[in-house]
Amino acid sequence: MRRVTIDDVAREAGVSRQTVSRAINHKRDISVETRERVLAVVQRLGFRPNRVAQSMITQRTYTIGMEVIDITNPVFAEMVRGAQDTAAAYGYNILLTNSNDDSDIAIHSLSTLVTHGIDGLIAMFPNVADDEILAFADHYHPIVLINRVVAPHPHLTMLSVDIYRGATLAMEHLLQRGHTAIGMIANRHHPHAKNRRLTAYQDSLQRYGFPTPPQWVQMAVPTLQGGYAATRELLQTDPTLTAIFAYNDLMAVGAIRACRDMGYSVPKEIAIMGFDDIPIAELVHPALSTIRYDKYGLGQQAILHILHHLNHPNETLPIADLAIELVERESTQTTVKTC
Amino acid sequence: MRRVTIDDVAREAGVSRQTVSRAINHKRDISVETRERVLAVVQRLGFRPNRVAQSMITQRTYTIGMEVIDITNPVFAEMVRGAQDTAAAYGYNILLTNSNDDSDIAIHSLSTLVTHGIDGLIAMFPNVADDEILAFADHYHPIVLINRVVAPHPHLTMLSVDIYRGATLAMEHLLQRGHTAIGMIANRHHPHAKNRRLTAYQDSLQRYGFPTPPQWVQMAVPTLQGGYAATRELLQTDPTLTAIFAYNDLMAVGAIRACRDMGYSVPKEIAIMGFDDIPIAELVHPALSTIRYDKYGLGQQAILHILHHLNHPNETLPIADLAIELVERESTQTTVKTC
DNA sequence: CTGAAAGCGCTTACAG
DNA sequence: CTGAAAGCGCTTACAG
Repeated sequence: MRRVTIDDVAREAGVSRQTVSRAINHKRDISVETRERVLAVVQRLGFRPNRVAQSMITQRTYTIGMEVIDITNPVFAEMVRGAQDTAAAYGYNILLTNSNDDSDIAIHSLSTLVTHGIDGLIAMFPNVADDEILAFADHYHPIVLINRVVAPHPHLTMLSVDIYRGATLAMEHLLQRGHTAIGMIANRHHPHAKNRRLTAYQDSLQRYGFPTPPQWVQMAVPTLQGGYAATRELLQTDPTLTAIFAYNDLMAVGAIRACRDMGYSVPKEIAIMGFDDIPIAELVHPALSTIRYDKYGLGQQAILHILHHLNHPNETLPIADLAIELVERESTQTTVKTC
Repeated sequence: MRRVTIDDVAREAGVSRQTVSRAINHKRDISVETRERVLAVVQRLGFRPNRVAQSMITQRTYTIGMEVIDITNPVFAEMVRGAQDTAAAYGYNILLTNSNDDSDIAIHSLSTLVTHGIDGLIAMFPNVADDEILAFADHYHPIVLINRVVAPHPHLTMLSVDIYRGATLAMEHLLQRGHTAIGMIANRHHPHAKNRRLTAYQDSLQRYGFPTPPQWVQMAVPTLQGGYAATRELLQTDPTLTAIFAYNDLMAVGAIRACRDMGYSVPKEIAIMGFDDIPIAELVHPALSTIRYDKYGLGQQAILHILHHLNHPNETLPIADLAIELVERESTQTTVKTC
């Protein structure tokens, strides 16, 4: 039951430990015969080098830490999937952490990830202060930040979709269809100042010269239930709203259901606009209009940036353009299709 | 930029390396004064012991590997969330892997997880042969299998919901409501013999004396799209079906949409039954009837079993009863509520 | 092409 | 209560 070590192989093959090392690591300076003989023994004994021991020397753990707000949100599940698939292709593993949008948890999990020995970190940190992120970057690298923007730092790559632009596209879509009384369901976990979707919402209404009474904005937790509850609140407070822009698709799907339960027909009486384009968006009824960007690709790119930094610490890999676009479906069509 | 090591602290505090070790690990055999002095230096230098080096000695990595079919499926996201939350509470991290229901990938990722040095493994292995699982268990432990049953093994804990019973509950529900022409959307990744839901489907129909023509079973990938496509197929082949039992909720939600798109009213003309009770199930329209069990709790328990085995290798922690129950919602109500 | 030595950063016995 | 020695399982120079 004891694990077989490199010394076991060496003894069995009648060579030294470092010759075995050469054979298994495909290094030069070893004769073909010796390599084959050693590898045969490796095979026979079922030897697999201990990564932990290797890490001690190489300072590489082949592990990348990934902090996510909540893996239960399909958006983050997609990103993690993209990251994990890509990492696996390069022999890397993902150490996963959920921060629940809590700054303290994020900071804490980050420190456990790092002492754990990870080769790089992918994080969202929506709620962590800029200072803390930058201070952390001072003594750790490489870090990839997803959809979070702070001041440039050599240890930091920011992979950010233009959220403000996306939210503006959403609002423009609604405004151009004649909506003026547009409610917003915002994420209560995000401070007002940092909330790019909320800012875009307000800016857009303002640009069109419409008022933005505070009761048109409802804060809620970014889940199906949160969206459901917020919508009821919104429509009870002001039944004249003709559209609702939700922080994310999860909330928007909850909103659709809330409208139905309150007797509103979507989109005939009220339009619903989401954000994220999660898989369920096109299959609910009415299918959800939303803002799309490549979640899987974001996770994928995050890994590629980490790996690139690991191999070329001084080069900077250019950041691929991260597209964001409007997806127009049924939930914002003023003309109802069928009953 | 160099990491501070235990020797730096020792030098700075004017003590030996092992005294520092005693201080940070809260060991006995150290005077209060020395401990405090050392800890002050630890604080000042920002020393954090290198886990990798610790692992070399203690043979503990404080990492648990978790193989999941697809993190993108809300069922597995829930389980992972339960596992991660619980692991974090005990200072453990989760190394995540997606097997995509592919036996080769599962086996491969498993071996990378293990060489990586994990303290335990949580896996689904739906498609991995019993022999392989048992052979693996011979030289690795502890392992927790989720919803996968093989022969008992001292290194193996099986945390299994009674899938067959759940599927039977689903079928009974449909049969008692008078349905006789019930289609099934099965998971194409699972071999027929292992498919507990499919077996329950066939057994149930048979028990009631109804035929089970092969064209009533449609194999598909276990996703929203898979369910959508399979439903179209099913209803095109036999438009007389009055109910469909789907492998999981994702497929069932796809089925609801497919029915709508084909002009069938759910549940008036056709009833849809899911499995899993994912969050979206109660918010789609019509709300999905399904089979519920505690996904989060399964992940949670998996971790607790691993930790218990680690601390008491010879004891066996009793397995908590894993309830499974029918959740009756709108999608199987023969009387339609509103239009 | 091959091996003896040193060391990665810690902890675990063992002296004193 | 404290420290010198050995070692976890590997890899990296360095000789030869």
